[in-house]
Amino acid sequence: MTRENHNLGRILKQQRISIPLTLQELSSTSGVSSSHLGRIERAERFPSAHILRRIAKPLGFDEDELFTLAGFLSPHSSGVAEERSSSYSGRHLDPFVAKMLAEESVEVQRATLGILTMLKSIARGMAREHD
Amino acid sequence: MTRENHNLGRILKQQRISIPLTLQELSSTSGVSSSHLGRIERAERFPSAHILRRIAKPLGFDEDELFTLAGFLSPHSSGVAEERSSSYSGRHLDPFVAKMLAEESVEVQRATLGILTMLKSIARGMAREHD
DNA sequence: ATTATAATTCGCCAAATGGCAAATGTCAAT
DNA sequence: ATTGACATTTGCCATTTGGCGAATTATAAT
Repeated sequence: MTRENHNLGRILKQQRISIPLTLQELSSTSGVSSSHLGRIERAERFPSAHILRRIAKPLGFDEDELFTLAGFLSPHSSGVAEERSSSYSGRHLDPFVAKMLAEESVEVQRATLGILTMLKSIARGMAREHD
Repeated sequence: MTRENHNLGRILKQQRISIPLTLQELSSTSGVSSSHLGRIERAERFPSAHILRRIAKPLGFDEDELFTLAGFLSPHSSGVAEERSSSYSGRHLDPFVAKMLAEESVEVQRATLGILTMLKSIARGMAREHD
């Protein structure tokens, strides 16, 4: 979008200037073309998540911080604030299962999970037919 | 990018199926066209941050969780069932798989592993018949 | 002032995103 | 088999993104 959060550019430029960096320097440390960076700063372009990610550290931002500023992430609990491992607390992964599964490629791990999901869905269907 | 994290589609589809939702339903609750959703699932398109954000809640993901899966955010703090401390023979357990499996009872976890072992043994047998 | 040099902006283009509508696939009920 | 109701996939197109190189605009240094 050409303009939607027209502050982001300002913020980015502020940060860059205050470091201080030139567009070209930021370009070479981030791998994003300086022309594109310029356009982002003056809000002619809106950075994609990829771009945002690449410029975060060079500018001294946390990734999620920038994402929040960009409106990609809701102003959520970024960073430190929270640690309760959300939703489910009681459950844990059996260490033996974890160890065995970890020997497989991620592909196989995922496929395995997929099979489990399938079986569950089938089971749900069967349960439904019963009543 | 047409394909870069070619697992994301799988994950999204798994999650959608397991809810269960159709593409159209997800489309109407997320406001993303079903055709686009379909292409994302089969990795013909890669979702932008905006899209990802809109489908996160309908699919029961935390926003940052999905962003991490998509590779937009580096696997930061919020890691669920992981521990880089232990063993880990070069291989590691995919965080998403770990998370999903951890929701099951240990019995189911073990049974799942059992099924995988069976399948591997069957596959080995088939491979042998070939020579 | 006049160059030289670095920094920013502009013009143009290739590639990717995402929507809409039509085509195709799937499946149950007649 | 045929129909009808959904679900998914495909074709097509408008819009955006982002890079490259040229033009322009600072910034110095003589």
